[in-house]
Amino acid sequence: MDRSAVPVDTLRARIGAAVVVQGWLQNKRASKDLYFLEVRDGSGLVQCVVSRHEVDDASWSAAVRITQESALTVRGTVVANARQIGGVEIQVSSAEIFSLADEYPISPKAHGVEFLMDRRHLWLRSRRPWATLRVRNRVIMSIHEFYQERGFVQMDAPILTSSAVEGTSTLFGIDYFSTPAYLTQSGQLHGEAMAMAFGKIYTFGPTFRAEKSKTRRHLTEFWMMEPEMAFYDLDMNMDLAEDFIVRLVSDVLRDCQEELKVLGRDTAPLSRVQKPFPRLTYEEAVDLLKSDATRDLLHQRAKGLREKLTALSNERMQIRQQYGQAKQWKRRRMDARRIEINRQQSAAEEELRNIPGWERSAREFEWGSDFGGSDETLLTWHFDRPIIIHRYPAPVKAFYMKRDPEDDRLALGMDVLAPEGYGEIIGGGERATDLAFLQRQVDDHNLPREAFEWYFDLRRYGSVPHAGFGLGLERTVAWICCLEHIREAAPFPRTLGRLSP
RNA sequence: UCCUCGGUAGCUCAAUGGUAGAGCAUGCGGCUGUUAACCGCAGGGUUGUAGGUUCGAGUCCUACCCGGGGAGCCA
Repeated sequence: MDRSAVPVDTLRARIGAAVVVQGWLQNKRASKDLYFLEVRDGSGLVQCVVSRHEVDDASWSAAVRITQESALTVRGTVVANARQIGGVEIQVSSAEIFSLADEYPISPKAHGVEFLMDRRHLWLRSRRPWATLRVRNRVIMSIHEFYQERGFVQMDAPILTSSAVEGTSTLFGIDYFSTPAYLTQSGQLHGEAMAMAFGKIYTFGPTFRAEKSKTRRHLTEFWMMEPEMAFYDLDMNMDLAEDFIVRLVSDVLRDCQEELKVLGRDTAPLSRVQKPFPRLTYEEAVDLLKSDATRDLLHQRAKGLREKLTALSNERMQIRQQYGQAKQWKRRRMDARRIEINRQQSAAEEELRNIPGWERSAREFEWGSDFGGSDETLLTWHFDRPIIIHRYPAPVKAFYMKRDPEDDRLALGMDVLAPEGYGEIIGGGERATDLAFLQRQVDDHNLPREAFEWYFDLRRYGSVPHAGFGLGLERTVAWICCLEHIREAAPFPRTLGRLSP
C-alpha cells in the first residue's frame, strides 16, 4: 500500500510531477528495450513507459514478467502526450508487481456475450462496462439531486410484500415463515401512503418481475425510481417527468464525455432531448400508428435495410477477393470486419423479416389494446426526442388509475417512450381518489379486498389528488449509452436463465 | 408457450457432401515510441448430444440439450 498513490484521472493536472499509481495491467506492448504498460486503477487508464536504461533490474524484470490483470505499483513522472488517453503518460522510474495474475480469460479481443456474461465479475474491469456503469452512477446521483433539490424525501418501499398489485403471475413467490409472500414488483401503493405523510417522496430500489421475457429490454431484477406527489394532477406529473429526463441526459452529457466516447455513443440525439416533449393522447397515437406516414416510414426503413444488405454483401465479396494476398495484419483487420459484417447482416435480416409483422400490427391496431413493442418503436420514429403518451383506455392500465373526467373510458395514465427504439422508460399517472370506485375496481380485477384495506384508508382519511410514476433505471441507462442490450446496464444482471455470477 | 437464428481449437470465426483452417490467446525468437503494436516459429480438435441417409457428413434428415433475438407481458 502506498498512501501517496494518486488516481489516474487526476494525472492531467500533475504534468511534470513525480507520482505513484496503483492499479492493474490492462494490456502491454513491447519492443527490445521498451515496455508500454497500460495501467487501470478504476478512475481511468494510463500508459506507463518503462525504458530499460532508465530503471533498475528489478523494475525491468517486473515489466517483462507482468501478465494481463496483474496488480502493480508504478512510480514515475507525468509527461504530456496528446496521443494518449487523457493526454498524459507516465515515464516510469520504478515498477513493482503486487500480485502476478494467472492467464486472464478475457483477452483484449472480441468475445461473445455468453462467454463474457459467465465472467461478468471479471468483465467489469473492461472498458465498456467501466463506461456504462459510470454513466449509471451519474444517473443515480442525478436522480437524487433532482428530487432532493425539489424538496422530495427519499423513502423506501418494502421489498417483501403480502399481495400482488396486478395479479400474481409476474411475481416471484417466496415462503415467508410458512406464509406465501412475494418480491415487490412496484413500490407504488406504499409510495402513496408515504406521499400522504411527507407530501412529495420518491422511492428507489430493486424491483422484481417473473415475466418470461427474453428480450434486450427485460431483466428479472431491476432498479426502479418512483416519485409520488400529493396535490399533483396528470399535467403536473408529465411536466415533472419531462424536467426529470432532460436533467438526467444533460448531466450525463456534461459529466460523462469520456464514457460516452468509449461507448461510441453519438451524442447528437442526446443533445436534442429538450423541453417540450411531444405529448400525444392515446387516441392521437393510435391515429398516427395507423396513418400513411407510419406506413411510409416503414417502407423507407425496409428500403434502407435492403440497400445496406447489398452494400454489406458487396463488401464481403471484396474482402474475399483481397484476402488471399493480404498481409497478416491486414487479414486480421479483414477478419474483424467480416465478423462485424455478419453481425450487421443478421441484424438487418431480422429487422427486415419483422417489418411486415410490424406493419400489420400497426395497420390493424384496434382502439382499446395496449401498444406492443414494435408499435412503440414506430411511434417514436416520428419524433427526434422522447414522447409522452397519455389517457389510455382504462382496461389496459392498473386498477388504481383515476378515470378521465372528460371521458370515462379513459384512465389518466401516461408513458414516456425513449427514442431510438428503447421503448417505455417511464410509466405512471394520476391516482384514483374515490373510495367506492377503488373498491369496485379491486372487485372487478378479482383482487382480495382485505389485502387493500390499508390502501383504502388513504382515501378514508384526507384523500387528495395525487400522482406519480416509475422510471426504469437500466432502461434509461441503456438508452443514454445506446447499449445493444439492457443487461449491460447492471453490474450483475439477472435475466431469464441467468442467476450467476 | 410459440416463431426465428445459431452451437467447429482457450476466444472470435472460416470451410460446393470429398485431407477440419485463420486470427487472437499461450510458449520460444526478433524489433528503441507502441496504441486490439508488428514480424517469424511451435503446440493446440471426439465439429453440442443421440440416431439416420450416403462409398463418404462440420455440411443433408429426425429428436433432444444449450444459447442469441423476437412475440405475449412489462420499467
